[in-house]
Amino acid sequence: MGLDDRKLRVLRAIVEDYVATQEPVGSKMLVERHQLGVSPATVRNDMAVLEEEGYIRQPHTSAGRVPTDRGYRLFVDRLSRVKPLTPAERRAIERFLVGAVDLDDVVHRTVRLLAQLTRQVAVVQYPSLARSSVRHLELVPISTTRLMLVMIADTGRVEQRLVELPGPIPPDDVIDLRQLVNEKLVGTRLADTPPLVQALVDEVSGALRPAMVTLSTVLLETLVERHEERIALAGTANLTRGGLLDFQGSLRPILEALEEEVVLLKLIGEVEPSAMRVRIGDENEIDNLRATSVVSTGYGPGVTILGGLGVVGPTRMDYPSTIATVRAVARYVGDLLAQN
Amino acid sequence: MGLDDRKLRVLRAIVEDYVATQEPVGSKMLVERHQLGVSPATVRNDMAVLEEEGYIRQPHTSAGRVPTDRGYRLFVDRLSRVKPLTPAERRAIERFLVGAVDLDDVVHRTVRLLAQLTRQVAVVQYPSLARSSVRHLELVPISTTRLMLVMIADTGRVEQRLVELPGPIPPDDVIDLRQLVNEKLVGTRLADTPPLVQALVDEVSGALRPAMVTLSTVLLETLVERHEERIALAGTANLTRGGLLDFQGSLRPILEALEEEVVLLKLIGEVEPSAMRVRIGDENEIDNLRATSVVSTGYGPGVTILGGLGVVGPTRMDYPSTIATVRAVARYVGDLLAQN
DNA sequence: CCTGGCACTCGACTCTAGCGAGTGCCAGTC
DNA sequence: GACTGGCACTCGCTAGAGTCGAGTGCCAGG
Repeated sequence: MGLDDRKLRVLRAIVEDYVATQEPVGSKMLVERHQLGVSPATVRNDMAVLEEEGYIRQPHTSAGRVPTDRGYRLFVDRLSRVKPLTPAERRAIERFLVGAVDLDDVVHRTVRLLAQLTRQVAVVQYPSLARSSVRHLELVPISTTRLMLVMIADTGRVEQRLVELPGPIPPDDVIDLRQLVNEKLVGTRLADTPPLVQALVDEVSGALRPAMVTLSTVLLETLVERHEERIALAGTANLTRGGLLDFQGSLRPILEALEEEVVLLKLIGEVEPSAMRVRIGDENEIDNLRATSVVSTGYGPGVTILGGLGVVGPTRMDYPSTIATVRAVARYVGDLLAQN
Repeated sequence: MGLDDRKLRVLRAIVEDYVATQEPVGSKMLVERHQLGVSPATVRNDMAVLEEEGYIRQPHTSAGRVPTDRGYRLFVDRLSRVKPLTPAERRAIERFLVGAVDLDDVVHRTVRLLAQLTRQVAVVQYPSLARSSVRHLELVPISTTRLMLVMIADTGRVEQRLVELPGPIPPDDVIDLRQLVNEKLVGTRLADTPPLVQALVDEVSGALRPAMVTLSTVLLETLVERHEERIALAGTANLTRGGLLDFQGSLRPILEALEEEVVLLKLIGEVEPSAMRVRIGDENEIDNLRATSVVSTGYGPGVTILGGLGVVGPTRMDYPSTIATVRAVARYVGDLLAQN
């Protein structure tokens, strides 16, 4: 039951018109606005087939057609070409990202930029710790029994954590500890540190040992388990455009989902190397987001992937330009981070 | 034109009922649900006066009355008593905040807790840098011409920033630099650092000077001007409760305002020492928030104030318990930070 | 296989009428 | 003078009826 060429053209026209007008599109409008070279009646027949196949549907008898999730999927996969960015957009990206002074700044600017360009909700993951390497570890004495551990990663991320020592520790020992952990850990990828940390503990004996034991558990906790990923979000106000027609009237579940870091990570974090990922409506595993589409990708210098970024919007979105924008922004950010 | 005691009781009853039911309240309901000891007709006369004075209004002729911003104001100032928290709520606060491992964690937990307890949008400012003191400055060489500057404040905040040096610098010089800046700056409040930084530059001569000049500008920028304040936000999904009746139907302007850090700081940051601040509807300087009320206060150990926190909700909110919750959370957080 | 024609459907909109909560006013009572 | 009961009135809300029109499905003919 193949769809011939014209039927595909019809589907494409329906998607494009619906995205543009936000209203169900009928056969007459369709032949008027696109050069299909056939009569409305013919188009109607095609539409009947498309509907039977599940690509479009009627909101109610005798109204125009609206694409289904499946219809969008086909559109994205086979009927659309990624729209090149306008020079103005390219310039906007460059201007926006130039002048970022540190990682926080880069991430914040990126997420705002993405929200602004796509006019949707933007999500950016900080460079994943697991994929970073240790650049430096610093131990700052807070009191005789407390240290502040600061880890600086090569991606620019800085994580800190308070260490409660089992007993008082002289300043010289702190210096020794610092040197020890730096010697062993600097340069290694965070994902690879656990065995090294273990080895460190085994290696140390004497007065330093108890402190090292506590330090090592904190190291493992901070660097590997907890909190490992961070996320920035922007553009939630964009959910209100389209006046509640999208999202079947309730922003509630979407806002709820967007507040859960875990959910966002699932959304953005599962990166297949440098591929664009488009999840349309029901394809989303997260129930609260079944009414939305998510366009995401990984970013990083060259082919390595440091983290993910993307946007969340109505299924009725302009996929070609959204995809183009997400891709372009990801590239720029990757390049930017490569400079560090 | 004084309001006698009964009129005030009527106003209070109107506010309480309207907050509870979300519907305009009429004279009959009022005498039924509150022991006013008079007839509906009398209450009607009182309501007429209250309306004339601008404390309540009718959405349309022949519907119940609704409090105006002015009415809420009177209610908050003179007619309500702060509701003590339930033991369950106290326990929730303790349980939620115990186990926070660092400042980020404390702030995130606090903001979520506040959103959950008040069922509104919560905003928490990180401890203000201007009110913190320098605990330690660290310089980590990234390359021969680049340093990472890490500043640890006594409030637990950690700020980092990349420093692009004018020329290559030997490792020993980095150590000297580090020692110099730490000697001069550790222990001083950030607000007081600028003259000291200036003095530092003047003091140094020779090979170290150019590096110190760059470093000093970065120090000033990072610590004083830029980025100075950070903010956490949670509970935006709560805006959707009350099904669009609040906020005259559009969340748009509110979501927009909440994304602007500057706006949030204005909201939360202007703390008068340890006082609760309640801004109702039109009293808000920020246009986009004219349809909301903001309850905020400062927090910090003892009487010192490190930052602000608060909630944003519909003018039609339960002021007594919201105020109680915000105050309680602020106290707990203050105590918690005192332990560092 | 495509097309023009035609009957049909059904949501959107308008209009009307009835209901009822709630009011303002007034005359009467304590 | 303050309060009350009674009463006419207002006006938003809802339901039902009627109309309009975009859009469809189907069919017969090219």
